[in-house]
Amino acid sequence: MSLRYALLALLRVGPLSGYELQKQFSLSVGHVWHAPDSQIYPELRKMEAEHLIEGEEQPRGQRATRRVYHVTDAGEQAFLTWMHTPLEYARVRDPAHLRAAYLEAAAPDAARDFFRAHINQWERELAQWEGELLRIDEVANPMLVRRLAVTEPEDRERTIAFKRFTYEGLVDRARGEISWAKRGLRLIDELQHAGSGVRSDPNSAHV
Amino acid sequence: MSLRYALLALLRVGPLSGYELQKQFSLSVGHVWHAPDSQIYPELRKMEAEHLIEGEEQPRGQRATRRVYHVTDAGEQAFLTWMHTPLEYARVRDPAHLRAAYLEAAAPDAARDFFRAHINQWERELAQWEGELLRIDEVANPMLVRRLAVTEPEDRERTIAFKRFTYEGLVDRARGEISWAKRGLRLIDELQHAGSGVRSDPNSAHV
DNA sequence: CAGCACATGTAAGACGTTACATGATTGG
DNA sequence: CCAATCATGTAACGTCTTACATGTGCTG
Repeated sequence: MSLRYALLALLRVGPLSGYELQKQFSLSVGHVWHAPDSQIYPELRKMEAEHLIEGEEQPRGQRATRRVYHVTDAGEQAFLTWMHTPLEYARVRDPAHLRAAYLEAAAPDAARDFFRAHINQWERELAQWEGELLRIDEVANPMLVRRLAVTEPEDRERTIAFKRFTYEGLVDRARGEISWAKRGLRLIDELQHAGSGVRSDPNSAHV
Repeated sequence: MSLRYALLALLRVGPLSGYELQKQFSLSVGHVWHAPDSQIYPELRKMEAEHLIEGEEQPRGQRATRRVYHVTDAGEQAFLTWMHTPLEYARVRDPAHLRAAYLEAAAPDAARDFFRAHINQWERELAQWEGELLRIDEVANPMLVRRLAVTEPEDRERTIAFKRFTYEGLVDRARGEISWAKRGLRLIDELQHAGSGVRSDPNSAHV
C-alpha cells in the first residue's frame, strides 16, 4: 500500500511520465521504499483507474508516445488522508538477527563472514544515505529542488528539515547495525579464545 | 525462505508437533521472524514433502491425532548449508521513514501523533526484547533450556552468547528508533516556534 | 456441559521478485 | 548506423495477510 503514497509524494511536485518517475524514484523515495519499474508502471495504471492520478498521452518523436501523470484532487486528498492516518507497522522479519541467534551452529569463520557481509551491506546503505544528506544540505537533489519551487516560502524550512531528519535517522540506524556487527566480530574472537583453553580468564572482558 | 530455517532452528532441539512449534515459535524465533499458524502448518507440509523433516502421526485421546515432526539428516544439512551461505538482504521498505520524509504535508499535531505512535510501537518491541534478554540470563526460556540440554557442554557458552548478542542488537535498534522519534517531537516544536514569529531567533537551537 | 486449549488447516487476495519482451528516439 | 537511453510493460512464481473453517480433549 505504501508504494502508491511514495508515488503520490513524487507526483505532487508536478506532472511526470512513468519513466521519469521511475528514475527519480530510485534517486529519492527509493532510498526508503524500494520498487522496481515492473511494479511502478502497473501501480500507476491502478492509481489512474482509481482516479488518484490522471495520465495524458504525449507525442514523442514521430511514432512514439509517453504517458505523463498528474495528481488529481482525489489523489491529493488520499495522500493527505494517509498522512493523518496511523501507520501500519510490518511484523518483524529480520533474516540477519534470525541467523545471529543461531550462529553457534556455524563455524567461527562462517560467522565472521556473516558479520563482515552485514557490515558491508550497511556501509553501502550508509554511504547512500549520507550522500543524500549532503545533497539535501546543498539543495542538490532534483526532486527536492522541484519540491521547494512549488512550496510556499514559509514552508521551505519545514520541508528541508523533515527530509534531513529522515535521513539522519537512517544514518543512525546504519551506524547501529555496523557497530553491532563489529561487536559480533569481537564476540567470536572472545569465544574462540575462551574455547581454546583460556576458558575462564577474567581478563577476556565480555561486552 | 527464512521461515523454514526458523522452523528448522526450533525443530533441531527435538521433535515437536505443529501446534507446539507454533506456540514456541511466537515465544522465541517469532521475536525476529514473525509467522502466523496459517503459514506454519503448510510450510511444515512442504518441508516434509522435501524430506527436510519427517512427521509422525500420534494418537491423542480416542479419536484425535497430532503430527510430531523431527529433522532429517537432509534437513540438518540444509540448515547448516544455509548458515554458511551469504544472507539475502531485503530491499529497504520502511513506511515510517517514508512518511517522515514528507511530514511537512501533515499538520503539526498529526506529525506529533505519528512520532508518538512510533515511540509506542518500538517501546512495545523493546519490552519484548528486554524481557527475552532477562529470560536468557535466567535461562528461563523453554526453548533455550531444551537447546542447552542437547548441546555439548563446551558449546553452551557460545549458544547463550549468540542469543544474548542478538537480542542486544534488537534492543539497541529499538532504542535508536525511540530516540529518533523523540528528536522528531522536539523538531516539530522548534519548527512551530520558528514559524510563529520567532523566525530567525538564534537561540532556537536546532539539533 | 461449557469453555478453553489443543490441533490443523484452506482460500482468496495483496504485494514483491525475477525474468522476459519490445520497440522508438537521439546523439555521436 | 550503433549504442545508450527513453518508454512501457507482461508472466510466473513465491511470500504474507486475513478471514474462515472445523473438530477433539480436558477441566472445573
